[in-house]
Amino acid sequence: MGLKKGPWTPEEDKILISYIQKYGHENWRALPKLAGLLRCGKSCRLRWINYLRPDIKRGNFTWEEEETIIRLHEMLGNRWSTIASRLPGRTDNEIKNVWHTHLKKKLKNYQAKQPETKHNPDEIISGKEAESPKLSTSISNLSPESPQQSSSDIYSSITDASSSIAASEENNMDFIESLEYFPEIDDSFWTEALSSSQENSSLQQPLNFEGVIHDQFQVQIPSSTSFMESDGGYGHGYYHDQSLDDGMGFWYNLFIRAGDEQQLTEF
DNA sequence: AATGCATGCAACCGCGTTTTC
DNA sequence: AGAAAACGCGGTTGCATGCAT
Repeated sequence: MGLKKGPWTPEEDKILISYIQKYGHENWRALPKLAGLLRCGKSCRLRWINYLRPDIKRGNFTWEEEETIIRLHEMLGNRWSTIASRLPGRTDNEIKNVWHTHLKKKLKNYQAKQPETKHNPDEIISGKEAESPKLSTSISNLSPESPQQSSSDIYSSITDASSSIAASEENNMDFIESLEYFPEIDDSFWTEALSSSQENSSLQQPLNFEGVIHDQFQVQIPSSTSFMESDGGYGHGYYHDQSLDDGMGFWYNLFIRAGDEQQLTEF
């Protein structure tokens, strides 16, 4: 009753920022009254989370971020907040918008052009390997720094690959829902950082890796988790090579490119 | 230059979940 | 244990801007 709606003014933003900086935001419902804003708590929360937070990342999505969204959407579907939690500085709302206005459209266009690449849903359900390449595998074969490919070419290739699994997404989701995704993992699964001169000198720079290695790690992902792909490729600030399943889970070698170390830490 | 349409994005709404009393 | 309040998520809307005609 009597509360303001619509776009926020700079004055309102100022009031909200200065109040949260002073007192925090323990109770969103009470906040607008205490801060002197004619807004509902929900509106204040949304404005802060999606726009005013100091750690919000502005600007266009990077190649890696778009790749991550596509990969995670392949696995998780429309779980925007879960996807956002793996993209530091990006909000669920922003990711949702990018998906609907940008990435989804690309998939649709490609589907219209190449209907023969669609999966047979029966094969998906029965767990058979599809004929067309899996999205993440196709992405993994692309290099962002490849001199032959412009970033837009690479982008098209990603989205082209994405479309090959789009038709089966619903069926995949049924399967995915039945698994325990992102289980609680003890942080001890990270190994010590391995320098190339240490005991694991057998870790050599993979053929497809471009740039200078900043660090190498070995990581074990429980078998029940389909978070990473089993073949090599670029991820969010890292390159991973082929994995081995020792029965307890898949072992990956992660190679962090110099300059990408901060990105991986955040991820 | 004017108009209509398409696009992108901020914000709203409804509903399910979690927390508090 | 149950009801009410608060929170958080995902779908949707509406407006501003850009682009095509």
